[in-house]
Amino acid sequence: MEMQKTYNPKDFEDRIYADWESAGYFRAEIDENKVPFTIMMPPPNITGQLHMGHAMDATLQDTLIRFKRMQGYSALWLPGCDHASIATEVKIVEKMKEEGLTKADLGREGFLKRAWDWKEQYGNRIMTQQRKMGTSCDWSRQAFTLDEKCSRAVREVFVNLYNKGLIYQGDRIINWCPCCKTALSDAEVEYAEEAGHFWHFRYPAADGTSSVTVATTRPETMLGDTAVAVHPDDERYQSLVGKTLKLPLTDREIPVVADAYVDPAFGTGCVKITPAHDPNDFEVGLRHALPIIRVMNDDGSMNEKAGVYCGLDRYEARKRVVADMEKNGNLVKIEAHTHNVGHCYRCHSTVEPIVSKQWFVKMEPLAKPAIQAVMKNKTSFVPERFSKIYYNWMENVRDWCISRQLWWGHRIPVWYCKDCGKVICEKEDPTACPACGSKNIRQDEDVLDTWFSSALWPFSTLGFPEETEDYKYFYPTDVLVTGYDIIFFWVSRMIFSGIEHTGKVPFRDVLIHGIVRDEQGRKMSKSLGNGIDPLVVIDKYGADSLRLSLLTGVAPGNDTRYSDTKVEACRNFINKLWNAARFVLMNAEGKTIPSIESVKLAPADKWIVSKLQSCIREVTTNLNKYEMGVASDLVMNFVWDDFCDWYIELSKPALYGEDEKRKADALSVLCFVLENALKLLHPFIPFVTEEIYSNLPGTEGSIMISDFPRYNYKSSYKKEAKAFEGVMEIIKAVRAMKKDAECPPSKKVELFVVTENKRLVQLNKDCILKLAGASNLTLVEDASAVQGKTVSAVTELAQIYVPLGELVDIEKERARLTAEIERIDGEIARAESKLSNEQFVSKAPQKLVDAEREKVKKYQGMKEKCLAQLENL
RNA sequence: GGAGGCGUAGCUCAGUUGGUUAGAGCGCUACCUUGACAUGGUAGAGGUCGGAGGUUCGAGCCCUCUCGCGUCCACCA
Repeated sequence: MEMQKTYNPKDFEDRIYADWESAGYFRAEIDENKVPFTIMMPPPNITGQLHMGHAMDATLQDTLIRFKRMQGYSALWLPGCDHASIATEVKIVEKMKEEGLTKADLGREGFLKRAWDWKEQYGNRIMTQQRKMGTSCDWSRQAFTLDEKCSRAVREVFVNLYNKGLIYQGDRIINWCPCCKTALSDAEVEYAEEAGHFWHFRYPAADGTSSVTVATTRPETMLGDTAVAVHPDDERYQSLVGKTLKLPLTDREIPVVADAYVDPAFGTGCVKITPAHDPNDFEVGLRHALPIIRVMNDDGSMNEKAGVYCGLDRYEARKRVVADMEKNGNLVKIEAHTHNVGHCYRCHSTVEPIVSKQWFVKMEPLAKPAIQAVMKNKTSFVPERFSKIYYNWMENVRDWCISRQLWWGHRIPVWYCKDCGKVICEKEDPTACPACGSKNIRQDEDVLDTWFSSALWPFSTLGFPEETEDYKYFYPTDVLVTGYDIIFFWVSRMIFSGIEHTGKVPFRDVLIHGIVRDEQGRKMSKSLGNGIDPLVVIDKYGADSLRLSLLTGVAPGNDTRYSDTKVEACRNFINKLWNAARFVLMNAEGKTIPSIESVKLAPADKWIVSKLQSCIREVTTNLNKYEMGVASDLVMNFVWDDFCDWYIELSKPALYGEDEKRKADALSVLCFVLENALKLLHPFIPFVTEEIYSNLPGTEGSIMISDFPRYNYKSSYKKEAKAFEGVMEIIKAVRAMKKDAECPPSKKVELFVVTENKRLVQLNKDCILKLAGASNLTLVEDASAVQGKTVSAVTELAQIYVPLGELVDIEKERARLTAEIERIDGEIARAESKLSNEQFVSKAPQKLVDAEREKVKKYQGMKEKCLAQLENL
């Protein structure tokens, strides 16, 4: 087939993906002769659409999995979706609202039917979008957190934790979203600084003899106050402790208690205590056996305990309370006050801390081994610094509120017997109460936090608790790739869940990446409208360019900025690769290409093979270290600089020459190097490498299941490569001289060369002529053999004289040589000062000392030659 | 309040256990349509690595202090 002059990804990306998929290359097979390598894809929400975060996540994982697959591992990348309990429910409710419907209208069953319909409609959208990225995941094992398999695992885990006493139900302060009308975990609350007020209220003593002043940011909660606290050592209030206060706006009297929680230096040193609506107050309340009076409904309105404020929205009640306090003279003052306010991470409403009966996971026993696992490197964070963030969270984690007052999710597997009150938690649905035999049992109405099932993802997807073949072979997984923003939500919980339920850490490494920001460094967000749609970028530049742009120059864990310019640069690179391939194929067409083993390698051949070998070695090392940015950089530089700019040009004298054997040999090397370069690049840019590979002579099958290149020491040709670089120096020197003398590049010049390695220069004469733009090269013994005015240069290998007649400017020549000598003197001085330092000579590694000595020798030789040339002028 | 990150060329960023002359892309200058590629080639310019000390034969990298800018966690009512 004919390759177009310009790389056009639209011609083949979709076609190639479909070919891969239908060929079954994504499927991981259980093969005892292979070593498994497993990555679990972080399941995107079913409501989600592909964004740059996914694109980066997918690119990193796909690069790794393709690399490992080519290396011969049985590579499983398991994809799936998360039911995203609250996020999905919020969206469905919004949609229903447009139709004038509420959850109550539909009822639980009706609502769930809608939710499943929604899942059918949108659940695959993001999976389709992922395919555009080239993701080579095993779609045959695709999972969904609410499917039978995952639900089974959830049930198993819940019951086991319950039986161990690690899941309990209790009245605790939780974060309540009045909009979603559900409890949230601590992790699901986002704090943001807001300008608010500090209202100072006077609470008179019941006997009328005195009063205290308290301050609050939420005046409406005073209706639920059951005490005022002062510090036990606060001398100002010693006499008040034990006294009773009259709570304004109510008919209640509340005590003054002493509690060390109070900071005497802050505010008035008196704190109103509202156990039902504040986490700290709740604790104080427990210590002093205070009543808990909840004054707010689930929707954020005030309840009957709020007296005349009953039925008012929380903010309306706030205004009225303040107004009434002012009216009765108990409003002391109002201060401006900025403070952190918690918001629901899904609907962004202000959350209310509220006492509520919820289900919790007891964290302490689970957190301890999870911390140990990371400390003992059973699981390692990459970069390592993220383990500190993990420790910090794990060490301070509070019990995990797992019940949600939602319908879309795993229903809590607990039944209550209405007759005897027994709480039933079993792996199979009960039909009757095991205690009293009553059939009058009902299931808990709530569902589980969506992250409860996500926490089981690495093993629930493989069949746990069944000892399936997949589970035995692929678990534990090798690396988890995700952004730092969900370490708490997800990574931590997978680690302790894996340890608790499977006895093993769920993954060996956690590769943490940063986020993709916009061109100005801002976070991409819906509200800013600065998000870039990966699909639009793919449409414009192709998936390969986008992928490459998300990896190159990005250090693990660091944020990166998206920019069209960067994608364009990557596209240009691929275009370069494309045209290099076109060049090779054009020349190879219709020819028999000898195998690389049968070729007698020319110096330039050995040089490029040597470069290829070190590239293979370094790319492999860096990929194994998850240094994708470094690895892609290495291979790009190899292809562009070494292969295209040098080797292809070096091959031209042979290709266009008369010697058929040389021609065939050069073609063999070109094909060999190109094929290896394509393989090295394939994990990064799978589509275009596949497209080119399929056109390459001597290849069959897909590049994605070919062998990744292995470093071959015998082909490293280090010495030969080094020697050849001397030839390259000559070429560069001539180019620079011509440019300097304003000699037109198209004008062929004559070269006279003095060298001690005549053989090397002679052997590469054709290359020098071609690349330096010269017509003739004559080896001479010294400058006296050269007629007429010349420009000249000195390299380590040679002195070069170029007779340029009229173009030669003696003064310019003199200046250039003088500058060169100055530079060389600098180098010699630097090296000699090091060598004259006894400490350096005795303490530095011998290799470095020797290198310095070599350097002095080399530059002294060059300096002499420069001086001689200067003399000749 | 605690933790962590960043500061390197005009811009965006790499720089892996300390070791030659600190790199890349974009941009910039000059020249070039040379039989793969102008989404290109050749030759260049451009950095006292935020600042100050210290350790070391040797510091962009390690230690201390300091300045500036993001981030996460906790939170005083």
